[in-house]
Amino acid sequence: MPELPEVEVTRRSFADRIAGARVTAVRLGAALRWPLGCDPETLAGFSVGHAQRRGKYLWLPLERGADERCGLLIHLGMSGSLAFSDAPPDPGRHDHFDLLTTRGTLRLTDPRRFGAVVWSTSLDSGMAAKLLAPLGHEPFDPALTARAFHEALKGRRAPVKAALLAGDIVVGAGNIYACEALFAAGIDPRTPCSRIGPARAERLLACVRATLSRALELGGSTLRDFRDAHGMDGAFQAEAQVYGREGQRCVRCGGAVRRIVQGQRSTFYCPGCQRR
DNA sequence: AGTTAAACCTGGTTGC
DNA sequence: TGCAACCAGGTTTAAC
Repeated sequence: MPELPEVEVTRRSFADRIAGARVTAVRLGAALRWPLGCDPETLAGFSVGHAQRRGKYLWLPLERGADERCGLLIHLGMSGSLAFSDAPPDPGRHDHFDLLTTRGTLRLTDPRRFGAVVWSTSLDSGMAAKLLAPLGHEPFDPALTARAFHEALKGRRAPVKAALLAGDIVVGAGNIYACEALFAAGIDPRTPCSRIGPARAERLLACVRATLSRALELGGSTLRDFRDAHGMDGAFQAEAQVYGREGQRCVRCGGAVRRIVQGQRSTFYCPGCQRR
């Protein structure tokens, strides 16, 4: 579920409220993708800082006293969502992590358990550093110029959609937004990266950005189970031009939207509007 | 090196 | 109705 917009919407929905809270306890449910990496009891007494986002990860800084710092790196996986509330109900079978604080409980619900909460001493060290190391630019980072984007694509033979999903050039676009951005850019998802010239690279980057910001405005996409930490649905899915629309009319040319499989993931595109 | 497949899980939908 | 097969927003790891 959660691509960059959903993760960012989630972050915004609780960051201000949890900042300054003190951790009172941690409850662990079933195992997630990785173990927490510390004794949960040791987190009590830390105060929570302002949640940050890097790619599809959230970073919750923790601090005790002047110089004792660490934090939790959170990933929502495929089906995860966070809720921050005063008195959450008893944990259900998919509630795998609770951070109890003086301002409320941050709860990770994740049926498929591809998500994770990982303790790390800082963003630049330990497990967090290891997980974040392969990530490419933030999509809205001005340092990611059209030229830099083109240079990164140039040397690759992989299909352009695979390169977007890989996230080692630019992070944030998952399966939905990669499909949508490629449609907006008029580029066939199977096109080898090396065949994309400077002009199309520039257009694609602009479309990735436009797609992600539009999704952010709409509060993300809710396909099955995404909610922000207030329990709000996203609305982007109603605007999807190709994702999930196999066999339906292309909104631009009226032709049929097609579904193919690339790297074990569904790709939706319009053969009429998207060219190699 | 670079691409592809398998793996981690559960649940919903589809089709026989 | 039951059950098998397939599908799902992500990412790492192992295998060609």
